[in-house]
Amino acid sequence: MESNTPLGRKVTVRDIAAACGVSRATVSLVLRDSPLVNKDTRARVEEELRRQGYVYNRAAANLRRRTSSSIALVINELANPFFAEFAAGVDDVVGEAGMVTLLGSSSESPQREQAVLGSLIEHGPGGIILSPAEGSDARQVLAAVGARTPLLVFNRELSGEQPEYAHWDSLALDNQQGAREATAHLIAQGHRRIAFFGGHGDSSSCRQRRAGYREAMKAVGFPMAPHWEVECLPTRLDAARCAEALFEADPAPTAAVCYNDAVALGLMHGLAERGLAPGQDFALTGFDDIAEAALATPSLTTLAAAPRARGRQAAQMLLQRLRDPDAEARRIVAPVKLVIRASSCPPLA
Amino acid sequence: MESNTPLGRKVTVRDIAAACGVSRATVSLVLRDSPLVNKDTRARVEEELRRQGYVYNRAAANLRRRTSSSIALVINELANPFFAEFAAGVDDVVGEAGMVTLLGSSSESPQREQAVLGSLIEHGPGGIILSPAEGSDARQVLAAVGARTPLLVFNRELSGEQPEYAHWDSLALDNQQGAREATAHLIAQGHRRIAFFGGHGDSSSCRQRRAGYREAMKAVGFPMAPHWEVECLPTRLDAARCAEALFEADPAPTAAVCYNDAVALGLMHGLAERGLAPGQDFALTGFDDIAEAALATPSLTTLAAAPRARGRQAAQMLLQRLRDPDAEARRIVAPVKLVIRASSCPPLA
DNA sequence: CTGAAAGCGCTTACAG
DNA sequence: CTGAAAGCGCTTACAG
Repeated sequence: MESNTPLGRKVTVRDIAAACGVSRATVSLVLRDSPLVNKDTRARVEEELRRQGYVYNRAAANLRRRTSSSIALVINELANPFFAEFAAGVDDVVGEAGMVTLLGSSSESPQREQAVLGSLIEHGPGGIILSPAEGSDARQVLAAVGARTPLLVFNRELSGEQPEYAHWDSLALDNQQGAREATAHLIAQGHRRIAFFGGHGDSSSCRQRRAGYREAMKAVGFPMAPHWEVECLPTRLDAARCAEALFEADPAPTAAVCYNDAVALGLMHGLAERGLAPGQDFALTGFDDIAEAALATPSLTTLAAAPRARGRQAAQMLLQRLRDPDAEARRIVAPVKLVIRASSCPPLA
Repeated sequence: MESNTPLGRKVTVRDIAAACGVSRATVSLVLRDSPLVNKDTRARVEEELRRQGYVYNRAAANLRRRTSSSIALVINELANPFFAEFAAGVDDVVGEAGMVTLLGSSSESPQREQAVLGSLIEHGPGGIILSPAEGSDARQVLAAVGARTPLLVFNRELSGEQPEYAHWDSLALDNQQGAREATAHLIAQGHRRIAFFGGHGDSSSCRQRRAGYREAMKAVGFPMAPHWEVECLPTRLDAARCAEALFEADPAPTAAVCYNDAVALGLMHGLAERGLAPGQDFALTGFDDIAEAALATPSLTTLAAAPRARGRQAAQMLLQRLRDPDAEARRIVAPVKLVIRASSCPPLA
């Protein structure tokens, strides 16, 4: 690893070729593990590569070969553990494929998302995985990334999506099925007055989860009261603040399907402040199965979205697309799994 | 944005130059906002760039200019919210500087870290931010990245670090000061028998926090019992399991400084299982100020490391280094801030 | 203010 | 099996 080369200049194939008395082409063939090159020549070149501390310049190779060795990953909110896990899963698979992840974060702003996509696309990623900011628009995204680079949309739909974007793959969670199962579970535990708590009607995931909730309630013919659908920001703090809205009118619900775990944990907090013991006096379910769902008191029945596995899956889908650009678009809706932890929703007394 | 170009070929400066009847050099000058070019010519070229949907090829430009427009970020555990926040902070600043983040995750494995560094370095990042895997070795890292690319070490020390790595910048948290303040706070609340709970002696952050704890105890002359220093994995689950170790011998502590918030939350769980009400029967402090510290019951007094701010700071330090490669290395130890939430450590009755 | 030429570090046919 | 030549898409002196 020691280098005789002055720090000012990078070692290139030319240096190696000169030192070995071969052509640059030969060095290139060695680098690319070509079987064409003589065993002894290869050994000599490899020794010299090591000796001079040669570092392959993949950008130059990509330019010449017109290939890419990167995948762009644009996340709406990287600080959110769900998306952080997702990103980790993507990066696992991208790394295994010998490629590198170009990271971008939009902070839930479609404007930032535009800027980030514009910047990343100039680096020539082979494909893009986009977890859209809320309100992100399909036309804007197309304008930013062009039609040449395969794109996979994760988790949310883009607004205004038209048939001309049908070539984009997508991977989403089956929000509706999940919320349906959670609601059915609470019903099976004996609840009739069940609320849907948290989230925002603007978001497609919230709309889908609500639809699943309503579907399950309708399936058994239970009525729903308007004040049982409470909107709040998808944060603990706001959920805690909004808890009382559930009890403002009669009849009050005895259970709630929550938009996600953060909201459910916040609701627990809000219930406790009203003197209600979550789990005992009021049953609830979450969505996501974040780490603390299992460790909260009471532990939380929730829907596992397996974000790391989804990240791996998204990356695999995109790599598949790079191999076969003309295959029909795949729109996968991954099922979520109900994780029953009795303490947050025991049988109704 | 509509493109007349067949999908098979990318639009290049050559296409734009031909369409406008100017040379490629002129197009290049327009792209780089040079004041040299005539106003009308510029307008014509810009219109044509838009018309053909030109996308700048930054890799080609970087090759020619021998510059870089990326920063590599290698994280030991991206799924950990602390590091996810850190990564988000890094990416904010990198993006603001018009650069792009190359992401890598080592999953706490020095071997994976080596592989990831080796892969990222081939993409020619301008600099590297490394949050080392536990046990990562300075010589190995140097072998993987070479001496040419500036590196900033975050959060942990590399093992076997020698004077020859003194050119690496570093940003760490003042673990010792933080633990000292937490311990002093518990002492001020009236505790004398204070434990240090959780973490692993292999990790430098754990050793530093323990040192701060001991220092504070010694400063007031309080004795420490060996069974008050309990090791466990830095996870809730293991912390809950290890809680009883605190009570195996007499005298039992009345409070604990915990290695981090996850461990503190786990300890709360373990205390509750033993019939002790955390906060009332046993005081404790955390470290990190993760989101649920404020919302746990009882809410947790802890030390705020502000990971997002640290990410921004790390990126700024590295960008500064790129501007001034020969400046002396900076080794910054960022203070952490005690966030007092009385409910986890009220005055001792 | 604009153009012709050379070159960043690599790879790919094509000869030999 | 190896080498000479051309070229990926851009930028930079250097002329004019």
